[in-house]
Amino acid sequence: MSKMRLYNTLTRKIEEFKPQDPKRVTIYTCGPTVYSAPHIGNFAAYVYWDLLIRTLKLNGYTPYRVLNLTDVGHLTSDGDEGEDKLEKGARQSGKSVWEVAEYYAGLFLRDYKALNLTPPNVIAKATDYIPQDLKLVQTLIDKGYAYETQDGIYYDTSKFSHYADFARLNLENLKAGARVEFSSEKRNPSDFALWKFIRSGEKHDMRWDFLGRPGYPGWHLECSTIIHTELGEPIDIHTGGVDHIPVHHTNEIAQSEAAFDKQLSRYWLHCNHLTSEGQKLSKSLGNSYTLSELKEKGYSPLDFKMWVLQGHYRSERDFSIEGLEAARVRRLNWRNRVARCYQEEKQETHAQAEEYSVSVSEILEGLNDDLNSAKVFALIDGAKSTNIFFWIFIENIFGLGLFGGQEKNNTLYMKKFVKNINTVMNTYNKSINTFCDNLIKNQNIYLKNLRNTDKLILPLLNERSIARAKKDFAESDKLRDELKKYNLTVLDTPDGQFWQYIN
RNA sequence: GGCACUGUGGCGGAGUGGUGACGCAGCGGUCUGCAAAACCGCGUACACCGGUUCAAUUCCGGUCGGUGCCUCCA
Repeated sequence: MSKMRLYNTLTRKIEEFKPQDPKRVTIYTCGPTVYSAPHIGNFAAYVYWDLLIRTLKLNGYTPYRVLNLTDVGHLTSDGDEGEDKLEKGARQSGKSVWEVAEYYAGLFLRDYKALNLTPPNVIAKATDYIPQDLKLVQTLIDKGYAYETQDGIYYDTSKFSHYADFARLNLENLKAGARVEFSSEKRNPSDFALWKFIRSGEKHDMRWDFLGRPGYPGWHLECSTIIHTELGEPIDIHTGGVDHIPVHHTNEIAQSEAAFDKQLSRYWLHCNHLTSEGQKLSKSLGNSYTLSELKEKGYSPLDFKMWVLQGHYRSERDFSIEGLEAARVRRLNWRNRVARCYQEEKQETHAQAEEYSVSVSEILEGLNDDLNSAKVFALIDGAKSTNIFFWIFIENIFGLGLFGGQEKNNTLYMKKFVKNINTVMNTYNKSINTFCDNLIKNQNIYLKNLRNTDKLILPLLNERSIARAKKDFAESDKLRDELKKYNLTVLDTPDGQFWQYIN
């Protein structure tokens, strides 16, 4: 059996993945800051990490994964200046900061579900870990890694000798090349805030007392705290976007390793960013779509997922509607192959494939090669003989909604999610491990929609074959047109009629 | 300016020291009441210039272009 290989940012090499425990693999994913509607760039990352989780499962591991939601302390600048994003969002929308966080967390989870992404085992909100944050800050103060300034508690990066290692930073050049003046109270330009004090008169609704003053946590703190609380160091895999390497993850390592004297994570995976129509995805440029916006243009979230998985997580991808259209058609073709496969097996017009022209081990090998879904997609396209179990297997690995129906269920989730974030998160966490395990056992779930479609149009197809036997083609065509309302059409082949999706 | 990454056909996108992955789009054919599907066939792709090599798209050096981070973001 082939072994999983992953590119580890720590060593800048593709390494064989060897978890600490032979079964259980601990994973932490840096989640979104819930202050605005998440866009396709954010979700590309979660699609990639979902592929990681599913590949781990395929290799027989039991992933235990924590995803955080940043609902406090993420400033509009990583340089410890600017406003707290959440507070800014609240001010602009006229809602309370808690409402803003809840609303956007709901949007995030709704879209997360729409993409058929495996639920994390724990979704951790930053504000639920404040006591642990304070304990960590105190530990760093006690160990001499932190100092107080007028506006907060800062981490002294010069005290942590490996500070520059992870990102291979050249601190001198960083200093020389910096375009922004750094705070005069900081001892080193790379020092960062662990805790920010709220000045009297400053508006910051989220506040907790520390050292007798109101304040709030610095952005980097939550990840160290949550990992320590929920997983314990070292974790097996830490994931995030490439933008986090030089600042956020570097700081996380500095905090955790200084406080707990253990390596934070053994493997670090970073995905590259998307550009959109040749330019950086950004709200200000207006080229960043949300999944809802794509839906308005006629694209399912799963078409977007197809697009994402056609490429590799470490390469730069340029998103365009034209490219999305190609992915949509490819996914439609796969859905129709599944539908055809199902109908042929049911009608026994096609002997069930004894063996796939593509073996499961080839697919596993492709995924184990640093999550090369693009390579696996080519194998799937090239698989000439398939049966329905092959497709259940494929659906299990990628969650592309090839068996239909999934999106309908999602609207239910949507309503629930937006209602109340806390209830929602509880419901969500309960559904762990029910998502994509034991597929063969649960094949009815997969085949249900195909069966329903079949049942729905069977009378019409029967009528049509009578009409065709009488060479009444006007009637035959009329019946075919009637199927349009179900998004279906019918093919006439030497083996008889087969229905398929129009889009 | 500093650092890092990257450059494959109309559009995407894998991969490799030596026979043009794959998808979308396009063209031709078989089949066919129509349509579609299916199958068969069709493209002289690896930014440029050097070097190494019997052989480079693949390795090395340089040039040019693109992108990212350093400044909100996965």
